Amino acid sequence: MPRHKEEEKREIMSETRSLLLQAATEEFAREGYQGANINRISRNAGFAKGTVYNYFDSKRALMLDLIEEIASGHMEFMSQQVLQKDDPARRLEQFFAAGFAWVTDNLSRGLVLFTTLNSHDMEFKTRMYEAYLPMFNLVGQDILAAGIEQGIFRQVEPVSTAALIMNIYLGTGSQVNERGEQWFPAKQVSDFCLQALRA
Amino acid sequence: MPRHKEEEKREIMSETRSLLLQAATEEFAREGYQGANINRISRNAGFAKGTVYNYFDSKRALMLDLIEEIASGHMEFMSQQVLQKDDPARRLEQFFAAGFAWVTDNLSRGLVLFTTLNSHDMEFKTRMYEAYLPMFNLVGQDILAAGIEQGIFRQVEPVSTAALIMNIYLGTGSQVNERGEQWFPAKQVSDFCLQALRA
Amino acid sequence: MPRHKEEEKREIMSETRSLLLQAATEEFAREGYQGANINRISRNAGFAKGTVYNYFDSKRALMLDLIEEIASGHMEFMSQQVLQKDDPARRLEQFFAAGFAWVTDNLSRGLVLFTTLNSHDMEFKTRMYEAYLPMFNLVGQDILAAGIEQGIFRQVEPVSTAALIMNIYLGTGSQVNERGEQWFPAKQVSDFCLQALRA
Amino acid sequence: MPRHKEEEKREIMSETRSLLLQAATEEFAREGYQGANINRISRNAGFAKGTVYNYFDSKRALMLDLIEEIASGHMEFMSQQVLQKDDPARRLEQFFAAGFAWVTDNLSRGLVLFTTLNSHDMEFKTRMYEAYLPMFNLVGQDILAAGIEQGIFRQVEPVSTAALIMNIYLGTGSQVNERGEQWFPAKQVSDFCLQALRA
DNA sequence: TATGAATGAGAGTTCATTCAT
DNA sequence: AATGAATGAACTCTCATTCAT
Repeated sequence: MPRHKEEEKREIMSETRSLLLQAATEEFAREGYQGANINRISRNAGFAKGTVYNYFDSKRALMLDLIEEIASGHMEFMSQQVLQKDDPARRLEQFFAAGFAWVTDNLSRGLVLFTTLNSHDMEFKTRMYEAYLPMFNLVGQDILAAGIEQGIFRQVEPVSTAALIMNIYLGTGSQVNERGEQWFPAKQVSDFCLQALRA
Repeated sequence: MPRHKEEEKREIMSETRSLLLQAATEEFAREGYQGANINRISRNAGFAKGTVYNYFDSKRALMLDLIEEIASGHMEFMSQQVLQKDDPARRLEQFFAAGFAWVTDNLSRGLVLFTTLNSHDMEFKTRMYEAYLPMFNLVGQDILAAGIEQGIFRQVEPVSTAALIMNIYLGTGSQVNERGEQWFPAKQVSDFCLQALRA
Repeated sequence: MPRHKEEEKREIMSETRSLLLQAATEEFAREGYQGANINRISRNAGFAKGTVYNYFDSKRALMLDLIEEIASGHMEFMSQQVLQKDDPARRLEQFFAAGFAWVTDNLSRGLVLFTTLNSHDMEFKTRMYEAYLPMFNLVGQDILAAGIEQGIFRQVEPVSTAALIMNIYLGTGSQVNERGEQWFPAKQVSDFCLQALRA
Repeated sequence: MPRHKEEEKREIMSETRSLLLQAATEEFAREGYQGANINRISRNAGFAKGTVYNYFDSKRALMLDLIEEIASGHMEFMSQQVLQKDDPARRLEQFFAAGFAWVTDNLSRGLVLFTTLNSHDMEFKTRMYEAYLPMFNLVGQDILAAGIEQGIFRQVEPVSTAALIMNIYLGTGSQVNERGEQWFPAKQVSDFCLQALRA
């Protein structure tokens, strides 16, 4: 039962830890992992230099925890938004709309996500991909397979097509300026995909 | 005749520079810009520590030169491949086929390209985008506009659609393992786009 | 009461800084600014390599702080010594006597002073000259003008003569061996100047 | 007989060597010994990087040769100028007039002289002092002793007073801006000394 | 004699991490 | 739990010097 362990984690998730993760998000987003300065994170969170090390074993451990936190928040939001709709086509539109909105509303988290997926650090990439596995199911099952079954989408291979759509989301959603404005409208991208999938 | 000797020297000069750029490509691909070690580049190219600085003013200048070299080589190859075909649909297929093949054959160059486009360094990003501007024309004019005119593609807006297709190429093409094997078959991606564009 | 603890900390901070400045004085005196080795300063002060950078932004900033520290100490000592006397002639004697004694007692500081005034670094020179401006007033007003008014000295132009006397002090005072022994006796120099000034 | 050796030197003193010394003078004047760049000297002299090493064993040897060249030229000029006059007082005036003029006309040489005398490098200082020994005789014998004997000057100790006057020359003569304009007029300084020496 | 590519020791500086308080 | 002084490995960059041509 992982339940027990998770509760322990929640308890440890003190406000200090939360402030540190917040500051870390902004630092990693602005400077990248290698360029990030641990002492600056601590000070920007309102604490002294050494405080990060009371909560995280190392810079690397802090990054790994941050990856989990970002991915789980993103995942939860996306499932909740997508499953509000019943029609698979609407779900796909909602997938892009919610996905783009999340980036705009979570700009620093988004930057950490996108650059981690393009980083050279296999441990970070792997951790991020693992955390996003449920989203493959969301797209593959709850959108694509459902749409194919209902005859709305043509007979595409759900798994690899889900990967392609995820990839298109991550690629287009990352094109965002420092004020959170997207370069691609969500509608343009979802329409493109809907055209490609229409029966 | 000093002409002979001078040319020989120029060639040796060029060869050293070329070896350094080659080593730099691999280093930047493996470690990223920040993680790259200038002395290691020099040694991996077969020279002593300081030799890079006989050819490049700084780590940053080396990276900027490398960006130009990668982009121009990639651009040239892509134009040449795409324009071999006459039919716009075949050109789009060729665009992805050649693009994916280039990544496989230029693995380190590809990694530098993809991570630069996702980096936090505006100077690098800008330089890379500028170098890739001709590719927007290639996709927008020689593929999309041509296809629309011939009634093969539906009436999409060529500029933003070109950007979207470029984005899809860069997103999918970057999914490649360390042996150069693509996660997405080029055909799957070009078919997806052709479906989305069909009249 | 955190007051107590904070003051202790401040003191420790000050002591480290003071030790670093002390070591820097000796290093700059022995090697000159360019030849000085920042890591050696740190180690000679009893700390590890990087510790200087906890207290000074750069080698240059350290030098600038040192210039201020040396000049202000020297200035304070000279004013206090010279103004102990009332007679302008005695003040001039005291000026050289105290000035030479300060060099002997502050050998490294003196070397930094003299070589900075002869360096090629305009920022250092300017900073040093600015810090020594009050000494021009001391010589020009409290010694020369006072002596002319009292009829002890002939009618020389006080400003340029003050500059000349300052210059003679800096030139002769810098002739000192590594044990602090002056090549010129202070008395010889002050007598020379008194002869030149006598009415 | 050193005559033989000197002739050899003259022969070796090719135009290339002379051009290198000229460029070295300007480089050492502008940057100081430590800041000087050997390759820049070579290029500014119109040669390639390594050429200095065909004429001088090392940077240090180049500096030592330059010291000799500067001092001998300066010495020769000063003797010739001073001994044009017969009256000791006129000789002292001429000493400062010619000395200041030499600095103005040999700005870079002057800067090298002054900074070498204030450097931390005992080998350089010693070499410079040795080269200037004849000037002590010039001042001590041909000016001071002559003047004392003729009753023009009071009975000062010639050796240490010569040192003092030399020191005053070096101190005041070094106060010169980058266009060669002196901060002290030669007449002011020689008048000050003449007042101090008058019987 | 002149060249200039190559060398590699050494310097200033950064910063993740430790630990005594 | 929080602090921040201290550490020292690691990195970029400089440049005196060598040497094959």
